[in-house]
Amino acid sequence: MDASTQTIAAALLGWYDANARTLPWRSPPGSPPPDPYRVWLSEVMLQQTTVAAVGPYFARFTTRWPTVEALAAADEAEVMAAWAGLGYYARARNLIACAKAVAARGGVFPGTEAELRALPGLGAYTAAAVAAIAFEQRAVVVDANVERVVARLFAIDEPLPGARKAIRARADAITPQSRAGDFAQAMMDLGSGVCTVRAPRCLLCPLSHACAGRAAGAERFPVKPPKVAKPQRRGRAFWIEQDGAVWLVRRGGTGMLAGMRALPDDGWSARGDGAGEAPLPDAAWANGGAVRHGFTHFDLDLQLMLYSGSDWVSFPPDAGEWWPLDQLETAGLPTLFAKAAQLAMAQKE
DNA sequence: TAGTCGTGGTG
DNA sequence: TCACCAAGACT
Repeated sequence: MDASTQTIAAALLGWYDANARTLPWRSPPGSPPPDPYRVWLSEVMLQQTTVAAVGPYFARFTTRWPTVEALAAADEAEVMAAWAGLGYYARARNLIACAKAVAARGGVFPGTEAELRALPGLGAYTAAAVAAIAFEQRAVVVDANVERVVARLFAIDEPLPGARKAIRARADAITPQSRAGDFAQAMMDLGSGVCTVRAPRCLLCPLSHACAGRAAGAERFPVKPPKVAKPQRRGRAFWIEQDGAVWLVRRGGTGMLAGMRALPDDGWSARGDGAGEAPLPDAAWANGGAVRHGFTHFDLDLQLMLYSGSDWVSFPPDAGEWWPLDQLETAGLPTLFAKAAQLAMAQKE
């Protein structure tokens, strides 16, 4: 490590000692690391998710399941329901699988990056983050914050994702031998509060003296590829109510909203042309309005259909459950269907 | 490698 | 209002 990279790490750690955010899953700078379970849980929740959104979920999960063994022993449907609203539900499925794998080895997380990387739901970033933060290993932690800070610090002109190799090499070069966990968290705090995507606060930055990108306008780094327009899809969802309860299904597979409770629908997630089939083709459906919802790679216009018949005691055609309307918030509906349910309930008055 | 996979905050 | 995007993983 040459003098300039040492200077960067020292300047950043000094800044972190004075400016670290206090977060429920974090230990103060320089203090013993937190419980690996809490580090792992927070890191998974924080994947592509803001600190503000994670807060209440982290509190509920750690209160309800204080250890990885408690989580491993939990009812899977309850875990999925507790994750409802946080998004990227494959994370919750992998969370359960990972908890079971760790419980099977005595409830002890492995302490090396390579072993962590082999667990379900831990990719390159999360394995490095847990190794560094919970086990004080030297690991090169690269998330979107680090990518942005490093791309600016070294004025990397190559567009993403091609620039990732160079960014990683640079991140490796400035990662210190000790306090790698604090260094990683410092980079993320810096990216979150100072070296922000838009309107970076270079005047407050402890690395501005070493930043090659600042002169050219830090905001133009990292260079990103042109974005593609999101397609518009249409679909229908079906509200079937009886005796103060609504019929809910559980979505299967590994695709969209898999494992989550939901309203029956016409298969919009597979074919978004709005021509899918209703669960009761001959029934009298009434128009219940529309819900618009944006997903990562398409926008959905979901038509809500209200069943107005009374001869559907023989329903349902497939597995599901009657869920009491006065406990609907405990069903763990993902946001799309929570919106649809709210729309249906609003029409009952 | 490029597509899939949620949601809510922000400027 | 709306485009952008966050402590990415998986296939």
